[in-house]
Amino acid sequence: MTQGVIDGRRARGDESRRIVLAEAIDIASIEGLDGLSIGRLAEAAGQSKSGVATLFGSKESLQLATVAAARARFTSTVIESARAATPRGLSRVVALVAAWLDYSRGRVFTGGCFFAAASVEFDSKPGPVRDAVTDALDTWETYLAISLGYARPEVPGLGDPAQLAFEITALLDAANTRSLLRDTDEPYARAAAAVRDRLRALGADDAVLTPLDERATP
Amino acid sequence: MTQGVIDGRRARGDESRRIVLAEAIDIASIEGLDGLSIGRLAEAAGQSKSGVATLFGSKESLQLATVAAARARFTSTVIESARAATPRGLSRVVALVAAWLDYSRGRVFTGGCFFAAASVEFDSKPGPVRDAVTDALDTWETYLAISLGYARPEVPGLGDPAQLAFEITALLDAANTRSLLRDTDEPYARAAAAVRDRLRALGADDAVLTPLDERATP
DNA sequence: TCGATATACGTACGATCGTTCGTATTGTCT
DNA sequence: AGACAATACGAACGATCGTACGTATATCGA
Repeated sequence: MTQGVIDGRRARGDESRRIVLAEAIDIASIEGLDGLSIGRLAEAAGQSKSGVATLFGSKESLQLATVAAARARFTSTVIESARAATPRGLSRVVALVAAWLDYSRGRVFTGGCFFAAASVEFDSKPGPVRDAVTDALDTWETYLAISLGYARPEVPGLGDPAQLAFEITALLDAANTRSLLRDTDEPYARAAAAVRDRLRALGADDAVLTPLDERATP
Repeated sequence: MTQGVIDGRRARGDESRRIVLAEAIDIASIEGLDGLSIGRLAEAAGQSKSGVATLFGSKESLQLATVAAARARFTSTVIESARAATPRGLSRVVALVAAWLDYSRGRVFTGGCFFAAASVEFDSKPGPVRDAVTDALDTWETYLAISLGYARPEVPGLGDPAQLAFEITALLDAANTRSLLRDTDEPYARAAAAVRDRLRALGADDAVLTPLDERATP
């Protein structure tokens, strides 16, 4: 998880980093990766400020480690759980969208989707942090597009999977932000309905879309 | 524009505020409304730090004035220009979407759409600033929904205008962020194509959709 | 066993933050 | 004309920022 930050670690340090990063991703999902300060993070993790600084070397390294930790949590929460529960094809696409909606609505990160926040914060700030965030988003969107490709036999009207993946992630991100802004679950229902209707219009079988039906009318 | 910040101002102070806010909205679109510091803003505007502080009273008041200034620029750039150029109906909806895409791609704010950045930055930070940002977004999304309602005769398949407005703004915001992240115009073409195809599927006339066609294949 | 390495801490550095105070200047209202 | 309010500035406040240094402790490899 923190591999590559400095190099081979002792077990004690890895455990400390794990504890600190668990706090860091929640703070950063609210305050942003720049708003995440070493002093405040140390206080939240019950360690000294200089101790946290030593563990990560620099603020940028801390930010990169935080992105990596958030990525691991996202991958296991959304991607791996959907992949484990469904075979390739439309059902997995539906499971991915449903898992993402649950991940955001369930506030797996206190401040909503970590990457929705980080990508907007760093989209105009070139550097290693932006690259790491972009890479994580690319991986997610590409995985969704590939999963859509596998679903092609069940979605006869499917054109470019990358185009549809763009549209779906756009709807998911919008649901996340609007839900946080207005403190309501309604945007999740709108996003679920939009994805469901879109897939249905492309010829998908209604029965496979039921997980989205449930989330479209909560 | 800065009305309500403190109260009745002299002409000289209003001019100073105007100059400072012109810098503030560009800085905030990159660094965020929290990353916008009074000292740096004063330097960019060629004034003293204490002078800027006096003009706005507090950082939060400065943030609120910055939101108001950005809102005015957005309204004149997107809403008023589309409203002036088109009558009620589908053509105005198309003009609004096209104007928004041009507004984002043309970097009317240096760091891309100001409100896309501010809404994500403050979606987990309750307070007057979040309320001001939410109010601006509500106004925009409501105006788009109402405009869609006027277009109903030309879009026979139209269901809930608010639902379609949610989907369209989701696509626009996604195009903005992804374009900034990857430094490419491709996301604008994806968003334009998505809106065009969506309206076409609902029965809109192809001829009215040509402004989106142009932006879908740049 | 012994040197090397990685934690952790306290402390301190210069820089910048938002804010306040005093003061001079300018403009407006009675 | 005179009282008042709004600019604009320099200076300074305490607080916090990221970082660096010294030091003690614990762990690992040679």
